[in-house]
Amino acid sequence: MSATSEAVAGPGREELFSIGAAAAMSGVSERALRYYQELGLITPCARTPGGMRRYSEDDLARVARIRELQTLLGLNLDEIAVVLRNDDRLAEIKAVYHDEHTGAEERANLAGECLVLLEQLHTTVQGKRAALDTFLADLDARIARVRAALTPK
Amino acid sequence: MSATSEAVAGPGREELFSIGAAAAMSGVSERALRYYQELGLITPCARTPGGMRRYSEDDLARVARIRELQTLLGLNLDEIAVVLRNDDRLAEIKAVYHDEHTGAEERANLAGECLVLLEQLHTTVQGKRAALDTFLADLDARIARVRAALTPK
DNA sequence: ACCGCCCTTGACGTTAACGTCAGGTTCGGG
DNA sequence: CCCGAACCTGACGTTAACGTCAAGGGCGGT
Repeated sequence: MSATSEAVAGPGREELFSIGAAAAMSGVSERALRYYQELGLITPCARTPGGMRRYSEDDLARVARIRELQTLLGLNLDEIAVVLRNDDRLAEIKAVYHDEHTGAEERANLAGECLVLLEQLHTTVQGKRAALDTFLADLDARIARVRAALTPK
Repeated sequence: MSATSEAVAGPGREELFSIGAAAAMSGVSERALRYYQELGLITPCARTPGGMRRYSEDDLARVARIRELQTLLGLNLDEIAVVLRNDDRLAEIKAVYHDEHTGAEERANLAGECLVLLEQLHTTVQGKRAALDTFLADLDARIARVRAALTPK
């Protein structure tokens, strides 16, 4: 009756990828994926009985996150590890927060912790953005001057 | 009559710095300064008769530029070399442009070349800024949601 | 059952951007 | 003139982030 060999209930039909596919999709090398794992940045959500890595969509998103933090913020992998740990903590908080038997007071505490973590990251990014804006403004000014020189009248 | 040992005419009293002073002022190591020179990124504006490097304010500004391109844009030193060559070309153009006997047509050409160089850099920076803005917007959204959860009524 | 391809771990190699050390030289204050 | 601090030029070491290669093991199609 089922097109797949799986018979588990629910609409969550999660497709898993080999390391080769994951590397191709995320745009990093297989070696990089294994290296990230060595550093504890990602762990493939599963392994085949034979021991081969299987990556989920969430895993791929995490890899994308790593690349983003690398290229956009210029963080090294150790710093990225910290950010990812915060991400994980945030997800954990989210789960507990929405749990039935979580008191109102505890919810406030959890949300407060979230704010700390998020605003911490926000601050560093904000700083980077400000510096970049200054840089860009200077560049714009120079361009404007040259433009003015080109069309004086 | 002069407070300094120099008697050259003009208001341009340029102070020069040893590599130790230059390193301290620019916040990079002496080794880095020598390394940048190996790669042709900077050349101290002068040497003492004995062969010791002397850095001018302009040299320091160039070092600051290097650091900015490194930390802000994440460029490697080879890419920075390209940007610096463009900077030099722009300065050269500026000099020729303001020269007495430079024709109007040639001035237009020079200004045109400036625009190409500047806008090229502008594009890459703009892209970076856009990506960073997206990142920051997502972060802001998350923060806003948590804030809303904290003060529902 | 077999074959070819993809995957595994382990180990060593590579590149960029410096750090560090050795052995000699220069500078400036007394 | 002398001395200690700072500087010079090699040359080799270091770290991060992978690349690459070797020797085996799993996996899917026939």
